[in-house]
Amino acid sequence: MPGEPPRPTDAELEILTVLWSIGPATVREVHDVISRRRPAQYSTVLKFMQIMADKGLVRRDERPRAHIYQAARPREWTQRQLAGDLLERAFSGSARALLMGALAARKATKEELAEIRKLLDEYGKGKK
Amino acid sequence: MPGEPPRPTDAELEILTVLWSIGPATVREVHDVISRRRPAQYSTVLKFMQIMADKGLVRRDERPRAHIYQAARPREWTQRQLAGDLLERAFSGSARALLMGALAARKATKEELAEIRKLLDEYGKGKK
DNA sequence: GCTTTACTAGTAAGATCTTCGTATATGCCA
DNA sequence: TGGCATATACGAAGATCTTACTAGTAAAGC
Repeated sequence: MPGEPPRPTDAELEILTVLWSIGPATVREVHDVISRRRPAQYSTVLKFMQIMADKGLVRRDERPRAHIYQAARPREWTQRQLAGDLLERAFSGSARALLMGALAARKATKEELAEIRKLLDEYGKGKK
Repeated sequence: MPGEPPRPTDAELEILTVLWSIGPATVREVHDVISRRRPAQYSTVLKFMQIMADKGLVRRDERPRAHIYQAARPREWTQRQLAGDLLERAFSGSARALLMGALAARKATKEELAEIRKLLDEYGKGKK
């Protein structure tokens, strides 16, 4: 029985974002992406991915040449966990306050604001 | 020279939320609030608050009888840090995706959706 | 087949986080 | 002023996180 994977740590989340972006991949491929933006040993990335497999954050296909890893949960699922977690712990459940913090941290363009409005329209439609 | 306080850990954030809510307080008062919702030793809370003072997350007034602690930064400032941090690390900077995650995790009422819309109006006004 | 190359697994050190027991200082009051 | 109640400080153990080295193994190439 698998159960829910735990909240990923910072380093684990970085690896998950790579897997979501390039799809199922070997440690080598993940390492290539990460080492392009910061120094990181291959064996460090490998170790993380092994731990993540133990935790159930990634699934691995044990191929003869090199194992293939993929995120155990889709991006949206994990994003929902993370957003929900922070929402409760730091914003007393107020989505408005969370959005305000996000917009204050990173100025949004007019286009993005329009997209958010559209999201609200879609979301409200289901429950009127 | 103080510099920016680091991102609070889970336990530290819990204490900050108490301080934001009740204002400057002694360890005793913070512990009372926390122990009402979960078991926690007084000395554990004390230790956290000492560490937080070292980190610059809280400021303390060393009164003779009992020290008075207060959050070093206002709630909004820290919320902005946390939202911005998660936004970059897990949502590639997309406030829309972050909001979507939050709404998926915790259903919002019609009233809250209206509030969010109002926030967008206010926010957009400044930059049109 | 043998050597080189590339991958996994195991081990471990150091940092940080969480938790708590205990020692020590100090104000308060009888 | 001596003792009690309450505070802070100190020390430390155990869990988790981050990082990296190295040994062993298996595939690929010559």
